[in-house]
Amino acid sequence: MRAEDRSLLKTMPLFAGLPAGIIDRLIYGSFVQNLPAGAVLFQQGDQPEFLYVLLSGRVALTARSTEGSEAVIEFFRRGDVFIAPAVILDLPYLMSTRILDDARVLMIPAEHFRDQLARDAALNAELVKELARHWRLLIRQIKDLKLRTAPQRLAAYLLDLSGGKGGTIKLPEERRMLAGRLGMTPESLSRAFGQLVAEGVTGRGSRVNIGDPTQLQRFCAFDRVL
Amino acid sequence: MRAEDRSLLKTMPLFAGLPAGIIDRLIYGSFVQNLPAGAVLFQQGDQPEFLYVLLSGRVALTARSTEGSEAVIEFFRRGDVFIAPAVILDLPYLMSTRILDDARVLMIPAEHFRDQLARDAALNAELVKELARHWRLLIRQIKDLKLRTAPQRLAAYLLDLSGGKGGTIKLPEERRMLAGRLGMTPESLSRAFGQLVAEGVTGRGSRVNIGDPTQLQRFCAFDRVL
DNA sequence: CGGTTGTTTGAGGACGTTCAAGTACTGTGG
DNA sequence: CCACAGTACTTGAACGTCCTCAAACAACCG
Repeated sequence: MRAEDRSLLKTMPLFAGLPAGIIDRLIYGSFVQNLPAGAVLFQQGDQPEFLYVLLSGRVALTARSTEGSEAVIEFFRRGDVFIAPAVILDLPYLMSTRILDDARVLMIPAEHFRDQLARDAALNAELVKELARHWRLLIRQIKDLKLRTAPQRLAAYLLDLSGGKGGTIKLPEERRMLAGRLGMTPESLSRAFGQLVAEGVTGRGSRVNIGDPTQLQRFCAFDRVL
Repeated sequence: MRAEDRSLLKTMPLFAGLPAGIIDRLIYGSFVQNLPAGAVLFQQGDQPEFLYVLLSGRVALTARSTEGSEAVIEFFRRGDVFIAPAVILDLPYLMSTRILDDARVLMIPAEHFRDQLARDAALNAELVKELARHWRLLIRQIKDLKLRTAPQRLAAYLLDLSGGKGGTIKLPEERRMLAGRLGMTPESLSRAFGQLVAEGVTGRGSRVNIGDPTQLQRFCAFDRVL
């Protein structure tokens, strides 16, 4: 594990509030694995053996139906911890991972993590907050799926990326994957982009420009809350 | 607060593992409120002032789009704690509540709850598990919305209610509300029931009979994991 | 028993998917 | 640097699912 990795850990929301000693104890017995794009870390249904921290690269959590279509539930970036709930409860993963860009992953043995959790109050307190934050992201996604049309979901996603500002942003994901995350097919995503031209959204490839954020916000429909 | 309320608290997943003293301290300063069906506990966007425990009755968490259509995110029953994440983080509610059946609600002041959380390690540990369990329910709902058709979602919901067994079950919610929860209109729910007749589902009103659970399971498509 | 509300049914339409073809990227080897 | 393959993305047409609107029906309650 590199020095930069340790300093990354210290900046992560989950660990930032913890004394260095706890982090050391937590990652005792852990190791770093390098994974190529396309690799699969685990499959839905597997019993959790590790808690994962993404040190670099990109990862998607996906679910597959028996018919074979694949839905993307979430993306993770450098500095994200993922699938803590399965590890905490020692219950099978509900999703599979897919490495999108070559990644370095810190693997913390599940059993060890649960031990530390049982021992350390501060870690628990931070984890509560982490889970609560995450909970809100999932609620937002459910609201999105139930209340918005495909173009509105795209608009909301773009505004999220841009932080509500206008200007040019870079899509972090391939459009194919983005479509899955937004609950539509790549074709529908393409048409959704087409519709957003009327709302001042332009751009090719992974570069997208938001002309008028206020107009786009109005287009999404929804209270400020989101 | 009645004696039966206290014994209810002791049986709740969140509190079952905690010593009685902690529960007493936690509910210090809390009070019980009686609410009629149709009442609204809070609106999305409100700053959280209380953590709620449902002592009796039924409640729905809903979200409204600016156009006025209402989506149901979750139902809660006797013994459920709801919207902990907003209280934990002291961030505005993402949803509104709707009382479905006359309810008695234990209201724990948000500030007090956060204080206890900061003080008590055991409470934190239980809350982590509670949030993790809940997290999995939300993931299941997202998978449902992204991978299943309306009739499949209904079938999965019915199987959930019946615990995977056949036989007659009673729908706990009005069909109108159930439709919202499943992400469809009441009309579509009605037609979905119609389609499930071919899969051995019959019944009128709130009573539904599952003829062949195995067939229904096959109809839902999905791995065992759900 | 009428009024109110919730559920069902039908017809038409919008949104999104599927399937198929065409076009633009990206990276590799000449 | 260009030609080329391979992949991703876009576009078009036809279809299916689900929604909307409207009306009929059923259940509940005073």
